[in-house]
Amino acid sequence: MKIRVRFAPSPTGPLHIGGLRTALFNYLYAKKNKGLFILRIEDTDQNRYIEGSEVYIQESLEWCGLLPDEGPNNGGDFGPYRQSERKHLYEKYIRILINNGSAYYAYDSPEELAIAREKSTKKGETFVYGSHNRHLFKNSLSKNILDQDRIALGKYVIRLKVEPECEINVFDEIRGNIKVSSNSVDDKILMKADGMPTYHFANVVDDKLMKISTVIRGEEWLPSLPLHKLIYDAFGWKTPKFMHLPLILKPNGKGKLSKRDGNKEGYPVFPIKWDSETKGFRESGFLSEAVVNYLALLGWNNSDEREIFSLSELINCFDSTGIQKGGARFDYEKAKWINRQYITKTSSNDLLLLPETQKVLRAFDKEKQFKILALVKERIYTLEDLKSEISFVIKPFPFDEKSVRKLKKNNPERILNKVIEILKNDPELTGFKEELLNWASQNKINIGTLMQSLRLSFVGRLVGPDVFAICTLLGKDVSLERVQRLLKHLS
RNA sequence: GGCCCGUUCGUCUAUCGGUUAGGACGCCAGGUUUUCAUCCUGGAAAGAGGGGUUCGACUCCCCUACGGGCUACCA
Repeated sequence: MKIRVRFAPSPTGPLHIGGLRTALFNYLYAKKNKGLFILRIEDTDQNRYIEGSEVYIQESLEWCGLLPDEGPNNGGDFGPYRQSERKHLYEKYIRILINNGSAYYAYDSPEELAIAREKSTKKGETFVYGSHNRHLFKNSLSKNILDQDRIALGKYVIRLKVEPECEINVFDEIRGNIKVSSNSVDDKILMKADGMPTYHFANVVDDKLMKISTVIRGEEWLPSLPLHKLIYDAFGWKTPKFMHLPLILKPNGKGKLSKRDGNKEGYPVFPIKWDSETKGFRESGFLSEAVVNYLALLGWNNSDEREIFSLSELINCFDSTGIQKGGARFDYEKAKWINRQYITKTSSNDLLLLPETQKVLRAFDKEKQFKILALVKERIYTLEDLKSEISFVIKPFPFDEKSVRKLKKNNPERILNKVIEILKNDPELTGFKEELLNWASQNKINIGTLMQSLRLSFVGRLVGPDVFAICTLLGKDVSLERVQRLLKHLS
């Protein structure tokens, strides 16, 4: 059987990295098995629909190189790929369940249900709308209340009729067999009063119609797997395979990683920018390959001690048996470390093509951009670090006074004057390093003092890239100016 | 509360009954680079607890604890 998997997000806002990872695992599983990766937009909740979400999802997937083989943008033989455009199909299929007695009409208002639910919670019970109490509610199975008028008005929902006292056996590829009693499963709503299907119903129908072979989704769906099994059974359909991915948890504290965590703690939780409040990994200076790499390793491994995998390497060695069972805490430090590996191995030319790099370097001409980047690219974790790392090129830091005081004891004036002399006579800076070091050794000048004097002049502090490389980069005039500036500051 | 899932260094993980429990991030120390970073070497750091099964359990089973998810006419 052809492997077909789907990523099925809801357009209710920006996709966060948990969702992106679900997409990634779907993609890897599909490509590993020479199958197809399908994008389906689950927009059945009109109230939660947020404009722009679908475009955001597409862009995020594109950025990461996870291109769908079928989807709303590129079509396919099983469309439409937006659930809102598949209404007629759900209407057709719900008929089948009504007719074979697996589903029934219910007329309870949301308010009535809320009251019933509240009553149960007060008693310390979980409210279940099911075989034991459905006769107490307004539905087509409680013979005493049958309201044809409401059907005519369209004010009804359709519920699944769950038989009591059944053992439901489901199988998760990661966790194995799971047994649940049907008594703990509700008569879930399949069709809402607005004529739209609920997730559970649309999901089953679409996965069947789209010939999905394997459902790979987040662990939050595991509790509804028995319900889904019941729906497949009601149709007499064979279920696809299921894999429930462990969740991504907060770095510290309780619960799963949430959209809010990022803003609060200062790390991104979205692939790309959504609005001014929520920037993405991309805008934070991450390379998409690094994000993909990190996400793949969060909850999956291949008994391999490598840490760096390209997307094609991941496809190659992906094996679903390596998916972890427990949730994984998000670790921003590790994500940054992986990003650094990618920045280091990506050529300066390629890095310069990125808007995030250009944002920092656009003030310089092409040649200088290349030189600056080459000088600092192995010193940064994200492209965002570039800004602070190269700021001294434009303007040196204010002198670090502690370092200045320390240096002052070692008579730096003589060195600085010599540097000025050499710089003035060597406009091309061809022999600057050699001449200066020769002079130093002949005159028994401490090289530490020499280097510190230069660094302090050029950068303003005692940290930074190689001093002679900086000097070449700055050029004779600027270098001279900065040395004179320190000399003046010392006097 | 109920139902389901899970639990190896601080974090991500290897181990699929017999290992000095391995690697990576982070942390600490030393070395290279006369700075910092990189890089190299070394170090501290883990089987939640209790019962079984077994010649032998991190590994299999049970209980407890803890963690997570679900419990909507949301997905």
